[in-house]
Amino acid sequence: MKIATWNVNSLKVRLHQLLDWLNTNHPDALCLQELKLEDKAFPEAEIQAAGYYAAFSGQKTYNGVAILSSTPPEDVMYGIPNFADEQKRLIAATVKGIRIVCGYFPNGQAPGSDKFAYKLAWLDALTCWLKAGALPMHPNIVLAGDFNIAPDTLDVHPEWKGEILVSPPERAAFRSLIECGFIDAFRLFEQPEHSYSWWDYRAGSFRRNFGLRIDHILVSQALRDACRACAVDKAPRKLERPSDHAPVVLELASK
DNA sequence: ATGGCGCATGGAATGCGA
Repeated sequence: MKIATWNVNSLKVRLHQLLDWLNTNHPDALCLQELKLEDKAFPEAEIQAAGYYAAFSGQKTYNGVAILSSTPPEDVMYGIPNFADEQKRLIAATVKGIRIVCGYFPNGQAPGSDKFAYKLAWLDALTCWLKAGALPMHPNIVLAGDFNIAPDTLDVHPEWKGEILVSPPERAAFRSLIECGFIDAFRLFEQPEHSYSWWDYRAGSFRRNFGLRIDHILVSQALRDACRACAVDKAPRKLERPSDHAPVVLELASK
C-alpha cells in the first residue's frame, strides 16, 4: 500500500504533472494540498480517466485539499470537527482500511501576527480532535500533508534565517501531535543528508538544495511495524513549472 | 542568497505563500 502527499500549488497548473505522477507511481492514496480552485472546477473527469477516485474540498484562490484513491474513498469528512473555519484545509477518508487525514496547515506568516495565532489555534483544534476522536476510533490512521513546520534542525538548511516554520511554538505544536500517538514515518528510515520537501522558487534554491522539510506523513503506533519505506520524490521539482513542494511517499506492507 | 519567483485575480498591480 502506497500513500503519498503533495502540495501541488495550483491543481490547474499542475494537472498534467499530477496525471503523469499517478501513472508512474500508482499510489493507493494521494493527499493533495493548495488546489487553489473551487469544487466546480475540480478536474474530476481527468482524474477518473487516470483510474482514480477523488474526495475534495476546495475554494477560490487559496487552500483546498483532496484525497485521490484507487478504490472509492469511504466516510469522507471535511474540516476539523467543532472548529469553525472558512479555509478549506482538512479532509479525511478511509482507503483500503486505513484512515487518511490530509491537511494543509496554515503558514503563519510571522510569530506574533494574527495568522500565527490562527496557525496555533488550528493546530490545537487538530490535535484535540485527533486525540479525543480520530485516533481512538481509527487505530490505523495516517496524518499527511503540508504541515508548514520543520520539526527539527535536521529538517532545515543550515543557512536558513527566519522564525516562521521553525519557531519554538510551532515545533511544540508538532511535538504535541506526535505525543497523541503518531510517528514521523520519514525518520523510521535512513535518509540522505539534507533531505527537504520544499524549496523557494527564488534565488536558485532548489539547485542549491536550500530547502526545508515541512511535508510529512505521520502514522499511528499501530502502523509502525507495517512501514516499509518513506522518501521524498524530488523528480517533479525538477520539471518545467514545478510546484515548490515535492511529493513524500510512504510504503506500507499490505495486510 | 529571501524585495529578486510563481500563482490568482482581473485585465495592472497587488496579496500571499514559506
